[in-house]
Amino acid sequence: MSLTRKQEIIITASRLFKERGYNAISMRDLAAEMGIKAASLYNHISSKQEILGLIILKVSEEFTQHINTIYLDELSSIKKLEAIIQNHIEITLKYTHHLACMNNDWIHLEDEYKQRYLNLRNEYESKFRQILQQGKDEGELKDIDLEIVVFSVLTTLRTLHIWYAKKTSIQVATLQQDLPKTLLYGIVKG
Amino acid sequence: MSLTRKQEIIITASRLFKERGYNAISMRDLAAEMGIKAASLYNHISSKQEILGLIILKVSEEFTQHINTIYLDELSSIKKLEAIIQNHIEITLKYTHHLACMNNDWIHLEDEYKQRYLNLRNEYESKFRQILQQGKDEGELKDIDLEIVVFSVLTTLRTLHIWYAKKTSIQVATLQQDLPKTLLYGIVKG
DNA sequence: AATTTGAACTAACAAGTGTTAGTTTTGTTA
DNA sequence: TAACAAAACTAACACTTGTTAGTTCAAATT
Repeated sequence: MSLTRKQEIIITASRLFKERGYNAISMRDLAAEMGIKAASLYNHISSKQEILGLIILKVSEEFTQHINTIYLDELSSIKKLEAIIQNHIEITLKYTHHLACMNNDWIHLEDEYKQRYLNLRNEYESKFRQILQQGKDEGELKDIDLEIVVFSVLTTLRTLHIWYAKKTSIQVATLQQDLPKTLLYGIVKG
Repeated sequence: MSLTRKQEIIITASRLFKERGYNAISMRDLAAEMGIKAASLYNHISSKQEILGLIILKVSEEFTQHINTIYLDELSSIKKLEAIIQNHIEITLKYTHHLACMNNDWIHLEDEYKQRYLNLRNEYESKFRQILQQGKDEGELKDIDLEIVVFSVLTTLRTLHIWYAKKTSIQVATLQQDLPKTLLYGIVKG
């Protein structure tokens, strides 16, 4: 099962978009990186915008699908949170470039693409918030302002790709062990 | 003490860059927003790049200067961390647009501007890392992988401006109280 | 009153943008 | 071998980009 030309374009684009940003990459840049001319790209994709849309919606959908499953599971809120963190790490390893694109360039999505992305993101945040609320209701989580926790945890998870880019020192196993600790139990002793 | 025209340009630009990104804003867009023509901007600034450089270096320098002071203070590492978090909140309130620019568009800095920014950022991270190390040495902080803590705390602090943009529900006082709690002591009870 | 200055203007530039139309090459299948 | 489809090509389009040169005009200074 080899990649279609369209998939190759998307993979190359996601790398370039990550490195220099959507607006800074021209169709000629992208084509040159693939060893062809800009016009040839249009045999495979319909517009530059479509490339960005496919990159971002791909991972967005995967995230939302995963949290929807977790949400319905019969688990303690803490176990759910651990599973969510684990999933972020996995997707970051698998789709580093896609993820960087999503975080940096979602703002450049237009019309329907942007709407679909925002809907998925809202759905994700909403489920995440509900899981935290469950944890507070069941007495597992501290009584901290919900929005602050949503913000601080999700922000860290969303930008994991930055860490991954310079994974010189850290091992993946260390991350899987220490990131949940850090986010859930804090860094201060006692 | 009214603003110079140059300062007005920088303020307007920082807002537009934040909303749509550096590359998506043309000199004509910026000029139109100020009610003048693009060419007129060049009576006050020397290039588009200079605008971005001034925006980003302004806050970068302020951050680095602050941590350098804290670093030398005779405080426990926890007190230092609390002061750093506090400073991030303050700068976020004061320079929301500048901060968003820095986070989203530093990649578009060129040559010397980029080098100066990266130097400041490295200096900041280095001091932050040393403060954490001090905390571990003195037994105040848990034995968690240092790089993971650096990453997760700094990421959250750097993107505070996102939260601030939609500060519908959260009060600043709540943030000042609950963000240090979340980052330092975690969200799980017991 | 004469001069200087600050800050706007018009007009134009060279280069780069995404995209389309029509054509040629390449490799696979009938 | 002939026919076909996939995927490249050239050439061009209309438009936008950052920036420069030279000019105008009102306000401040001499």
